Amino acid sequence: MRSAGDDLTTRARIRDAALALFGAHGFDGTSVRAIAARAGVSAALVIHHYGSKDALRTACDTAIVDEIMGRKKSMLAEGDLATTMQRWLTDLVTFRPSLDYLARMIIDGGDAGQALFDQLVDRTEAMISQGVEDGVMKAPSDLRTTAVIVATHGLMPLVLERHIGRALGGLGLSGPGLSLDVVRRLTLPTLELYTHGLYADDSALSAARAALQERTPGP
Amino acid sequence: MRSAGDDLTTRARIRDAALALFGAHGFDGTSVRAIAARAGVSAALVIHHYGSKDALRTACDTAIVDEIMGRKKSMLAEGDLATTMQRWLTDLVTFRPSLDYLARMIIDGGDAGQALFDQLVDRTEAMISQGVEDGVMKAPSDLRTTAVIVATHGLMPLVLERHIGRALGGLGLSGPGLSLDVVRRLTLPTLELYTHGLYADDSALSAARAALQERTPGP
DNA sequence: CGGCCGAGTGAACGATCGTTTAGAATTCTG
DNA sequence: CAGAATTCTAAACGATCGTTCACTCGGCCG
Repeated sequence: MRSAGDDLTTRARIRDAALALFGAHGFDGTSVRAIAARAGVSAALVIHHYGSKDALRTACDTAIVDEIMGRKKSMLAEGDLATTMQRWLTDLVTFRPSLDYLARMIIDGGDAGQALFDQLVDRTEAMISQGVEDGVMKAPSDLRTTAVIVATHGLMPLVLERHIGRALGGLGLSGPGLSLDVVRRLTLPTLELYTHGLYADDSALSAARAALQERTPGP
Repeated sequence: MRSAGDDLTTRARIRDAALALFGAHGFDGTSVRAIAARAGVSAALVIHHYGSKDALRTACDTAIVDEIMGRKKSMLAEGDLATTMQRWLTDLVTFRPSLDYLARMIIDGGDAGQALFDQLVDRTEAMISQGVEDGVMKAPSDLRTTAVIVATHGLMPLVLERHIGRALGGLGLSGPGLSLDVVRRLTLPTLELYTHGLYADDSALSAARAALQERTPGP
């Protein structure tokens, strides 16, 4: 008899197969039989181990969340989220299933995806707060909203990886979507944007400020 | 007998029903019978009019693209894309089906979504070029990549609308996702970011520049 | 008026879906 | 070694899927 937490078993193979297929073709686009075939077992065994297809999805969710939060190896539980993502991006071939599944989890809007997004925003907000305190960042007029914007911007390479990869032409070694070249090419312009902005002056900003104030004239 | 271009017919009602359901539950999550029920017809009639479910999806794609590109009403065909989006955002309740479908079209990565994204990037690139020429924007070090970044940033409220709406707490009148309040709240911080950036100085930027140069020391 | 064609429907078909069941094979346990 | 528990499979079940078929109904044209 194997303990519940034991991995590298048939049970774990099924979960990994489900994770890869869910990430590649979506939940509805993946059949239990396809998962079973990829794991080299029968369809009935998949149900036997996880109870239902939905429960299997939940197992994949928690597995990914555990992996991204790194609860297993280190109890740091601190802002290592960015580090984890960075590590994933440098080894795109290995972690592509995880990245694809993660993107779909966020887009599908399930409970786990919501929790993940909210945590990401919270951490981003804390990061910006710390940056302002340390003097390396400017204080935004609306911290929460700015955190949402920065967080979503960070998710974009994940969610739209295929489009970005295609638009930047880098059909790299890791198939369609992001390649290491594309990630590298994104780095400088992104930092440029976050350092100098895009507009030459603040005329657009003050125009918008004026337009919004005239709509809500205040007490 | 009705002409092929005639709308407001049963055929158009079926397409609108499909558009709404595809946008709400996805292609795989929508059955032909559900579309038929929403349109008030039989499932067989849906197939009779469009040949297959896939062909119906294609019809929805072209309908949305026609609507967003505005080919019907005006032949301007110029940078009205931003105007269209702005008009949609001010009437979220009416255009929510279109917005939902559009978001799904882009993340699903079909041919129509690819074409749409590529056009968006091209127009963004042209817009930045013009902005630089007019002196209202700074010249980016990598125009194409910056266009991709700005374009994808603009798509984020569409793709992650539910997350953004939830994170900003504005459970408005138009259901979950974006509300007019949320859109308004996003305006100023976004322009702030595009005007002043987020970092207080260019230390992060120059550090990244140095790191990238040391990896590719040149010939 | 008679023939015809498109709109529209209800029933059914074959395929596939997630899941269940019965049982064989294997492993652990007393 | 006997027995219990676990792992795993083949087969089938009921539901639902997209699609087809046979058919009716109502205008239109010669």
